[in-house]
Amino acid sequence: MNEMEARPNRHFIAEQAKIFKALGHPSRLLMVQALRDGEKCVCDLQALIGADMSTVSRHLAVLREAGVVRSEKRGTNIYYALALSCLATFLQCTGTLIAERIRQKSALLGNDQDAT
Amino acid sequence: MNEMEARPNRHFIAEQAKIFKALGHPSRLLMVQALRDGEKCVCDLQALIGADMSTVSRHLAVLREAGVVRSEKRGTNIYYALALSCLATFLQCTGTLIAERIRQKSALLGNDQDAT
DNA sequence: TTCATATTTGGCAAAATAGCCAAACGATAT
DNA sequence: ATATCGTTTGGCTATTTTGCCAAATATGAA
Repeated sequence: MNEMEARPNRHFIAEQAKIFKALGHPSRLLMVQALRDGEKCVCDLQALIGADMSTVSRHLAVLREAGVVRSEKRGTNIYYALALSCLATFLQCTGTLIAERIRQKSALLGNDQDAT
Repeated sequence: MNEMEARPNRHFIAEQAKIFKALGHPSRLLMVQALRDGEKCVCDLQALIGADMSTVSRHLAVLREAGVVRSEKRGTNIYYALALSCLATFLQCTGTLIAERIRQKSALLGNDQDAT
């Protein structure tokens, strides 16, 4: 059994790519980053993103269908929460790496901060 | 210093999203998976993907510009290698998760394997 | 019931992406 | 010099994604 981790089949790879694709949009990634602090309702996330509510809802649908977040209706609102525990570690890692890259690039350009 | 990990700025988030976006395509993800075993030339990767050489080259450019892989010309060929060490762990984690999901879904449908 | 509030969905236009062919490029060999 | 090999780039079309508005839906309040 589970040959799929050694030599991933088409369905498996597609499913995994879907996760990455879902995270590969600034607005969606920002929402996911925010969800590390705990669940939020769509309205919270809209405030964070600043786009139309319908746009935010569509982004959330992408994340949900990829299995990155899960949603739960409670009271008047729908709350979204992270459903991919290992993501936090990876975000941390890429974050550090990118910070490093940005720092190097700034150094090359002669500025002392790029954190604008 | 490094406020960006707590409250990521636009540039930072865009850069991070670029990594995910790069990984968010089946062909690119497949190549990255293959690169876990060590560097490969474009021709190897083309054989893996089966698309036009130009297509493979463009996919590799996306990965390279996102900083997921790095390339090095050696002899006649150009070799691509992983440049994002922490990726392997995350792939492992999502892989396990997806395998789990696929298994559950298959169970629901009554089939005993979906690993086709 | 009607009204308001929170979220999703339909539909469309603009923008981005994917993939192929052909052409260009750079290095090595002849 | 020409030829060849491995790779990238130009240019094009087809497909997908994005984001807004408006409309639908669901749920709680009055």
